[in-house]
Amino acid sequence: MKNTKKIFLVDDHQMFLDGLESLLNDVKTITIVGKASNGKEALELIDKSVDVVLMDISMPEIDGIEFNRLIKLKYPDINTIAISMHNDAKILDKLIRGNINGYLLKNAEKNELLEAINTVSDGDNYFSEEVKRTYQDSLFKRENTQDQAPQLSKRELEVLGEIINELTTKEIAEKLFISQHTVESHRKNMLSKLGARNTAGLVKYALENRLSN
Amino acid sequence: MKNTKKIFLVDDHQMFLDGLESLLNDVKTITIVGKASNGKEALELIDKSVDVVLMDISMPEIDGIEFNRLIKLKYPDINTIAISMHNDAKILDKLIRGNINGYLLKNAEKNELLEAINTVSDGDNYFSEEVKRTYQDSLFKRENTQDQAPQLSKRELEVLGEIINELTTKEIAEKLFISQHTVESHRKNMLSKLGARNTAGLVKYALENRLSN
DNA sequence: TAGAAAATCCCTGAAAAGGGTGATTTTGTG
DNA sequence: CACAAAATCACCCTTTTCAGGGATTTTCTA
Repeated sequence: MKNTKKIFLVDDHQMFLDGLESLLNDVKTITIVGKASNGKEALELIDKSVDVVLMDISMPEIDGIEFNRLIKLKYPDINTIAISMHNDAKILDKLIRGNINGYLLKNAEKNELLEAINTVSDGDNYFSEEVKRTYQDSLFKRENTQDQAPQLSKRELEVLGEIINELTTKEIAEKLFISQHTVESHRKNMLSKLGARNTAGLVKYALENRLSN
Repeated sequence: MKNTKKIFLVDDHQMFLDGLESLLNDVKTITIVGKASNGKEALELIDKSVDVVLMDISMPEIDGIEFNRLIKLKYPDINTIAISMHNDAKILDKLIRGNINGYLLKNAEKNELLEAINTVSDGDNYFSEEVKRTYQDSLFKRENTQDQAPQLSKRELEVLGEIINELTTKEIAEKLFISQHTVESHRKNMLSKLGARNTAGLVKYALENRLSN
């Protein structure tokens, strides 16, 4: 562990960026060596001298998940901490696969932030108790219900897209030049694949997984 | 205008709260007189000595819109500035109806934040150029297409909530202890209010407007 | 307190969606 | 090529949704 830690901040909200900087500037053992408001810019500015990258998850263009992957590819020794608004197991899962070193919630206190920075720059990973709990819950769920990413076929996605557009089965059939029976088949297959009970479930799935457009 | 402005911060994200505090503490003409992580707490802590309240929009229990209304009711002379992630005309509209004095985006810079604080404590309102533009665009839209914010009643929202939960009309009727006819009425009224063609449209509206839970 | 808005209930009939089952043809990949 | 997955179509039958009326009671609010 070095005496003064070199931190790089990445967040698309300037105000949060400035706030974090001001907060961390009060800490003697920490130096802010740079800031960026998006992943692309950060990738250009970060070099191997950086100790810890603090990043937001939801960013335009390159999101936190992708950004973490890229930065780890370029500089495997840099420690990365994600700061997220939501305690979301899916996101965390993807980040862990990308070898993230820490995950903090935005409602964490200053002390926790500092502890996280210290921990990861010592070469350990830092995840708050709250985050660990949600993650383990999600692992437990996965083991018991072998749901695992339901895959919709290309055609099914097309049909789903038209359902989202509020078209009826008949209209979808006409639009895709297939019979109503076929559309109904696709619809029924999707219902069973997704474990949905009706159209509402299909639409929810589509919107939650950004398959809308 | 007083020499040192008394600022109160409200945000459910501790980290943002701490960051803002640190940021504003560097400014000589500003004193942070208090912080709260939700509207309820803030309402208890704020007194008439406060000059400016800086608040987040998305907060649990009492959201920023409601909080602003309440604080203005209690202390009409306190100046309020909302800090929001999104440049959303609908939210802004509601805030303006609640006599908010300023609206900033989270990607605003420190200087803009300070300017906003100065402006509102001088008794003027502050809205960034970006925000003003979106708001005017939305006014323009409203004049041409008389869509006007479709308002769903309390009961309609309840029914919609159950539709999102994939319940059928019959099940909703049983759950809410009303007749199927009534549920159908609510459903039909929502379809026409929202200009939706079917369930898919209702679900889309609900999810897009975060009425889900 | 009068009027509006919301919530409640009812009816009919048509269209759409959903459940079950089965079969053929296309397409893609090892 | 062989096998699997995807896409296609079909039939039956039930339930749900949607469209169109109309009506009464409750609640809110100017």
